[in-house]
Amino acid sequence: MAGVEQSPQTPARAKRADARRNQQKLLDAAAEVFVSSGVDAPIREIASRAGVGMGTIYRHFPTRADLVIAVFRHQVEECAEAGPRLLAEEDSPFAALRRWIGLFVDLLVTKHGLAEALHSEAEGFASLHAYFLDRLLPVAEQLLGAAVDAGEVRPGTQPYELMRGIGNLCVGGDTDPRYDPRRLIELLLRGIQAPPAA
Amino acid sequence: MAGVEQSPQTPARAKRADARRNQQKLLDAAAEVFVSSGVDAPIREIASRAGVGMGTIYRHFPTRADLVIAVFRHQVEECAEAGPRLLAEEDSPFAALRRWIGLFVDLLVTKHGLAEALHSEAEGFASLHAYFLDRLLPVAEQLLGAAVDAGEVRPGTQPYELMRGIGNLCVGGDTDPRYDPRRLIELLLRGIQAPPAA
DNA sequence: GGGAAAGCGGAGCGGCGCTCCGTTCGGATG
DNA sequence: CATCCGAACGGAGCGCCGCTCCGCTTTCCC
Repeated sequence: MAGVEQSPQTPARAKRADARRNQQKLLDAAAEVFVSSGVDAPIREIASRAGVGMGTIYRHFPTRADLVIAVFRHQVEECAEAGPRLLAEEDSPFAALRRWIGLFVDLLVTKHGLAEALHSEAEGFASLHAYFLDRLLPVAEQLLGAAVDAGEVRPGTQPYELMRGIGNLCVGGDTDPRYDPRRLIELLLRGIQAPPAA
Repeated sequence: MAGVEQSPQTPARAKRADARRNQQKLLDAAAEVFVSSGVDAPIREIASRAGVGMGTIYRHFPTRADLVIAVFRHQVEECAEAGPRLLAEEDSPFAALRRWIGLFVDLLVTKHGLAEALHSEAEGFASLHAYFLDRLLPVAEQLLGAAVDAGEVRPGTQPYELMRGIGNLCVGGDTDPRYDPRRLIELLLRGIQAPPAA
């Protein structure tokens, strides 16, 4: 989906300079607006903050999800790459899983409204969901599989369901002081742990 | 909020007959539309399905949440009343808690988009959240307290947080076949159970 | 320098929530 | 039954938003 990388000697015509500049301006503006007004801020606001027209924003990012993905791509990549590393560093697969989930939760909770957007069924957000899934589900599967193999987690636990559930729990985690998703996720992790013996 | 009951001999002027009829038509229409188009269907659609103007719908139900509350009031009441009954019927407080949560989940999942609406921060839905809380949180506190007293649940579990978390887990539970909130909630319940001994 | 193609921008359309006010109608009164 | 008045009605209208479309500008290759 919408790759941004370009190899130096591609025969394909390189993107024009102004287009590249505008794309960057849009990414910066969107990042600012997402913080101040959430990920479903009016498109017009982002466009005007970037000093471009609405046509431009839609040309670079056909759906809102494309823009959100582009803005958070770095963080998602970091999170995905942290998975295998934690598996190697930590004492046990379960400890690695727990810490990785912590990173995932930080990502969702820190970004105003990201968790909400991830689950809203509203049209264009579908591909946002898909991107997170494509990138992070394999990592979750790896970590969870290792923890199951080590006998630390009850077999039969569905990675997709777990990830989605954790994402759901993060909704509203940055607004209500009485609600801390991390505590519940810790409880959920207790729930998937295998009983000590048999 | 917005009581509908009226005592027979109230000195206050009784509501006009057509007003009462329209209110009922609106409730019926809203119930139908909520099923087919979700709880955030266009107001115009509900109004026209009921055969009334938009002014009428706003007069009877000033915010969308008021309408949603009115439509689901019966089910919420039933759920609330089931709490103490289950506590008396079931073998243990924890079993009662589990079954009651099952009822709560059914309520959220069966009604298309109710769970989503409950957590959307969008303006008028705040009072929907408040209503559910007012009515159901005390019940949850009672059940949870009993389970803690019986030594079945770890002390320190926050009723509000648990309820909200369960509500969050229900989001999307009626659309994605790979995601069944009930399984995760079962795991969460395992997580709050007290360790067998100390 | 010149011209084609890539890129730009914003007017405009349709859909929505919500308000406001001229019109209608129910029902108490004599 | 005729009268009246305030409760209730309804929908035109406003502002906001997402998204498209097309005439204009800029870039860049020769």
